[in-house]
Amino acid sequence: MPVTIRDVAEAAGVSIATVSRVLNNKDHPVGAATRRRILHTAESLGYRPNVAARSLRTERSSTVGIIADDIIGPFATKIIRGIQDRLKPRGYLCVIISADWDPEAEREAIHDLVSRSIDGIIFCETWHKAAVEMLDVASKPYVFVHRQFAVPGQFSAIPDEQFGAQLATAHLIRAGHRRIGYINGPEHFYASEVRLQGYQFELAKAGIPYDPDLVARGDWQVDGGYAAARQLLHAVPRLTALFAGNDLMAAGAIYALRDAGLHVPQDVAVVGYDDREISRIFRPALTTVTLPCYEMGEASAHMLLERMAGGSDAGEEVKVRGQLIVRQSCGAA
Amino acid sequence: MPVTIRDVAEAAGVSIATVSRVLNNKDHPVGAATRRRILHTAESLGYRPNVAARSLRTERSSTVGIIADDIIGPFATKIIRGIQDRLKPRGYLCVIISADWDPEAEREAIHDLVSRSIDGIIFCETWHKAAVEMLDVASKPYVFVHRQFAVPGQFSAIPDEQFGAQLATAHLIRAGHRRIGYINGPEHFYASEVRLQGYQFELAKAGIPYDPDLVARGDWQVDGGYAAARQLLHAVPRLTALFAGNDLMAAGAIYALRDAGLHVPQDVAVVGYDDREISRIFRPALTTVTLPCYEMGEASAHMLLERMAGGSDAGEEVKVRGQLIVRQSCGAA
DNA sequence: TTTGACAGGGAAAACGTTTTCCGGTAAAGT
DNA sequence: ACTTTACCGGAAAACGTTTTCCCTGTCAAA
Repeated sequence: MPVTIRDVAEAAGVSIATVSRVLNNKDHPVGAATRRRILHTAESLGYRPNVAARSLRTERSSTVGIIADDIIGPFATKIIRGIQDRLKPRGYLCVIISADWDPEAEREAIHDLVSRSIDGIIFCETWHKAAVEMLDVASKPYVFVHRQFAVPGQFSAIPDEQFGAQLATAHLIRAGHRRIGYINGPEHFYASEVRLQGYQFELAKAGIPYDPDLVARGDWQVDGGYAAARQLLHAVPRLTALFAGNDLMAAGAIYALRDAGLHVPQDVAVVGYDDREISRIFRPALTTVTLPCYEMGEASAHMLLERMAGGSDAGEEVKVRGQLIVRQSCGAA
Repeated sequence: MPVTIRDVAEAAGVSIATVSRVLNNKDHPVGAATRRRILHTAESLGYRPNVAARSLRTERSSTVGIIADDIIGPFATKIIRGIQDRLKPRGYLCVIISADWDPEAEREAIHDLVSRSIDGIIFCETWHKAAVEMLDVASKPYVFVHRQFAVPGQFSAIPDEQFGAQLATAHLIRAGHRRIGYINGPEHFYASEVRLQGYQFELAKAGIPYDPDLVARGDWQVDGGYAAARQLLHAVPRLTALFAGNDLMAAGAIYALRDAGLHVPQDVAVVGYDDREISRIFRPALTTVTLPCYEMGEASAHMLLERMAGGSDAGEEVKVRGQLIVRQSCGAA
């Protein structure tokens, strides 16, 4: 029922080889007249190449796989959207698989993708050594996004966490604050430590001595932010600003401040991180630093395209910068 | 490099035809001994059938397409996750395309999918007549999810909006409220009207006369909820409860109540709809009705599986029921 | 004994491409 | 006037499956 390359060839009075050459514009020369004729008949017949047949022959499918642990979740979809928007104009479609933090599922996913002769894989916020090794043997290109590696050599697009933390801290300093608390994320999170470094860096730059009493740990959640803010308030009652490691903890912190009879931003300025949806809805609307998910997705797609085109094998770590979104909670709007 | 069916055949000392028959367990009889032998060698060789080759021959690919207008957005990902979880155990992978409310992009997406010989398509929260007609001619099965049709005959999984609204309203009535405001969504939204019907239905059931002054329109957003609540407060100052058409408007309504010096839930009880993330984070945490996205995804996947298996052609509209999540804003926790 | 019927298996076609050869023709170089 | 070269195009192989058609026994029914 669908129109094949043979139909086009017959209608144009040429061989299928010529049609194929024209449609994929190979370097093999084809007369201008026949080329036009073929292009025209292909168009008018509505010819669409059968991707399965093409894949069978060429080992490539114009399809890339995205493996994420869970496509639900605040960041994954935005990342994926960035990937798609970058890949689609190049003719690639994406098959997306959730692996649920299960290494075995991830291996299975890779198998499924390879058996579909996909052209590359993007690991979205996930990584398992054994799984990736399979790809090396299958010699399929792959890149990571929103995943930090201790050793260089991997292709990975990650946010510039330190820069973001500097943005937030600098903004508070610029507004005149000097006793600025920081609510960190849990230990062993890359984002936790690097955001702390950004905070410290900017403090030092402004000549404000670092006070460990002004740093507390949360759990990325609202309740953790609440508890951390209470702790900070207890240790340094006169703090005037709070930088929370993410928006959820910022919300929790504001609840804690409120329960302590303090007003935000009049008494204490608060800045969050991530620019989650809540930061727009919240009252006061949260000043925050964006986690550039979409852009990271784009960056990773770009890297994959280069690798698929046979670019350099030297892994590179692309850091994407977010920006400060000034709303109400910092008192500077 | 990858192991083919031919390798398995040679290793097992049979023809490729027999291998294929065993691996796809066709009804063509094969001796128990050879069957075991083939199974074993295929396993030990790590044979994975080449999906492209199979598709070329069989016109099917164990892949389904999902077309959504935007995978970012509060509901789409959950729906997709439900679809995937239902489809994966059956061996299907999903390629997901964003069409951005552009009919032309949707047509293009369908082309791309069909040329990849996908086995079926799920339209996620979208529908364009011209696009779908293409599928009829390609005779590919398709279903819809979270999309309401005025005429029957389409396969579609949708939420039971009336039931959900009844749940919310009944809960407020049960708590003793009689002057219950309703903040509706914009006109011409199926969800708006049907949720209103559920509200009215439950009122009537309790013998509470319907008062149009207790119904206002919002725009699904926080600000619209705020304005609508102000309007209701003005018209019926003594209302004791508010049912908002979604969580965002519920949040806006609470802001309005607060600005009017009222406490939630002590003075006015509030119930939302959708169970967005904000409803957990908000203070007071929002009592709300879940929009059963994941389950709708599952239901649509189930329908697609049936259609792909050649089930009945009589379209059916599956209504999936959400549930009431009681938190703090209704005062009944 | 003959005749099916059926179990068990193989050879080969077919799916729709891409790509490697190869064969012409015409223009250009000796 | 001959080779060389470039240009244009076709025939056919190959990719890895599935599936149709066929063959050979074996066994039970007639």
